Amino acid sequence: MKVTIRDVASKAGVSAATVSRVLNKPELVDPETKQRVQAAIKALDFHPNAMARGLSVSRTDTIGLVIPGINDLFFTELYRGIEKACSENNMKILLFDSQHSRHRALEGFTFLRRHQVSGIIFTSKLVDQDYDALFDRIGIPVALALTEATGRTPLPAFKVDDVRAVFDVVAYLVARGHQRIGMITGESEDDRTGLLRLEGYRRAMLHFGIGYSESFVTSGNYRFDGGYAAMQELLKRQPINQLTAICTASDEMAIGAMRCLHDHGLSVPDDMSVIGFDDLQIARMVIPSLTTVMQPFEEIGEQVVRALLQRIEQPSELPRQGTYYMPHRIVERETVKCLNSSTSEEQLEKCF
Amino acid sequence: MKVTIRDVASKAGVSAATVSRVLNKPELVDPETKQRVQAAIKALDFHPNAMARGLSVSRTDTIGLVIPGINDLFFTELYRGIEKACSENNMKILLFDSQHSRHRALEGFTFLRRHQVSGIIFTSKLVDQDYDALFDRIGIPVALALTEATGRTPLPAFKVDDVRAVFDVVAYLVARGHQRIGMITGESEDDRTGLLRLEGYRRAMLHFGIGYSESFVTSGNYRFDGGYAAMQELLKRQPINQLTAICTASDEMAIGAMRCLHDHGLSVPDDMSVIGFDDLQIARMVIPSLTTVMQPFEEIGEQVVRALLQRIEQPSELPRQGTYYMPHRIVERETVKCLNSSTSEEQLEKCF
DNA sequence: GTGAAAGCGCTAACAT
DNA sequence: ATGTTAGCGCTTTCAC
Repeated sequence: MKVTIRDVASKAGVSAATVSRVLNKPELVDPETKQRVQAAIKALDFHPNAMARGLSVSRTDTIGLVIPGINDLFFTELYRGIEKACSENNMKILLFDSQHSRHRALEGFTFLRRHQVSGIIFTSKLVDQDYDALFDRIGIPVALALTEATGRTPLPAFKVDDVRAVFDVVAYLVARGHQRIGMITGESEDDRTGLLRLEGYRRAMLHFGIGYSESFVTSGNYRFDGGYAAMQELLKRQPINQLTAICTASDEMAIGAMRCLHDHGLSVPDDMSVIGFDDLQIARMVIPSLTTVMQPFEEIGEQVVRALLQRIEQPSELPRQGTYYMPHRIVERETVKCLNSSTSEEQLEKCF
Repeated sequence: MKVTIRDVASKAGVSAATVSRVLNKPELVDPETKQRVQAAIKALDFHPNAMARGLSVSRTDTIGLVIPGINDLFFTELYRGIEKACSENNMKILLFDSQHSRHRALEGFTFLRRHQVSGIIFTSKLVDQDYDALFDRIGIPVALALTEATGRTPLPAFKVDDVRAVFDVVAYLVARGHQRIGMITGESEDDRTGLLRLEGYRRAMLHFGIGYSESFVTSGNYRFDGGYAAMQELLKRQPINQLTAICTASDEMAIGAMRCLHDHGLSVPDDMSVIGFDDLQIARMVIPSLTTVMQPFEEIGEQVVRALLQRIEQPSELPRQGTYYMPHRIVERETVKCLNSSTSEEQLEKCF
């Protein structure tokens, strides 16, 4: 039924070894026989069995990718970078969706391990000491995107500096005359990201002498509905009357918050400024378009692949370890109102 | 280095076959030895090599998925259904992103074939006679999602009835008093979908005695920018002054069109009604939220997997062939204005 | 430049 | 219930 390398070999009147050579090292086979073999391959419509090859060479040229959920909009942005770097190094990608479950993520490791991936990229969930035992034994290089390792096992990680990013956001708002600034942060089981972003907010509020109050803070699950509900909650509280701006831990939540404000008859940015986090495609689609913090997803994807490849090729050295902070940037669009009558550069400057 | 089934076997004092049995047919091995083997597996942190297994059983329990682009928002919706049906039947998914290139799509087939997938799901590009030769030889079941086969080779396909869907959209608008209705349709190399949706529009315009004019129609690439540009073009044309509604071939284009209208100081839906196609997550996120045609992506994903599994399990029979139309539905939100002073049910009815 | 043979890690008869 | 043996399809020394 299935046509194998042997079928090709006999059709071309050569040995299987020769067919294998024209497939993998064509330069060291006589041009004439090469022709014959290639003709046979085409005639028989032969397609080499990747598993057999993988078994034989015990290498797959595949990297495994564990993601929290394929529905997360940021994931596709990240994927682009990963895909790019992989195809440049002709690596294949094996995807595993953990569906936001720690348990499933572990299953993912098992799955990828069985499939002999050369390396694993882990995305977006906190990698803490629970994973140490795993990584100690796994024997496969692991790198992290959009998260970092807090366990004993150090791992190369690529992400933005969340604390700094939100600090910058608050500074940006302060520079535009905002003082009463609220925060919608993230939340989930192991969500270091949300904590870091909150910390950036806290530090900035303190730094600028505004003061930090929990009553200005709510959290959501990073999604639209979470943002909506968080905004709802904020609107219920007393101090909200005084808020002029909200910073959020994700674009989706920012957009959910905008919808909530809209439903309450409040206008963005006239009644309330809103600022997102991620700079996804949707940030520029909504009206008003969303001012937000850009994460360089594509570059993060590329870097994490490179780090992984480096480890795969030189397992002995540990050239890249620990967290690398990739540059973020505030993308100015339409959801932040400047409250200063005089938008003097001077004023903007003094915040930093 | 790598720990194999043999290592486990010797550690547990049994043969490799027994280890294999506890892995695959645990019921027919003595409980006591099973214990020993499992202990050895755990102690050695053994992970069976999926490739070796696949080679041996010549089956992978994997289906290949060829998609046009992972960035396309509709894809993640479809994926959910595919993933669900696959995990229910414990099938794995091997993803291949063709990046909207016909050439890459062909590479995808090669790739998936090498990896011995049991079946292939092809998404969203027209499958025409160019593929016939391929499918005749490939020997792997293929099923289609969101597209259909127009070549000689009949293939099970699951999609909405695009003609009917847009016809319904126009009927919906007509029932609400619209007559001067424009259309932004899709376009790309092999875009049957766009053509079908246009045809639905054309038929409806004729059916309702409004008349079809090319000057009311533009096209875009289904994306935000395409929708924006198409709307821009429509606004440039004379008749646009008389348009009261625009139907589009995708939510993203609808949202792009909305942005364009906004930039021209036009209000949706007061100055212009807009209706999308897809019902992606973003449809409910924008303000005003988008009235649109829902495609049952998740169900389509599930059905296509089921069809594929059926073919895989019973290759001889051809129980499911040809195109299955899945039900669409207009989701009413905020972008369509009713122009009738009296919204009589009677009036709505007579359109159908 | 090409072929023969061994083996990658696992499973599946067939024995026992 | 368990072990023995023979592959699955390919690559890779090692001869020639």
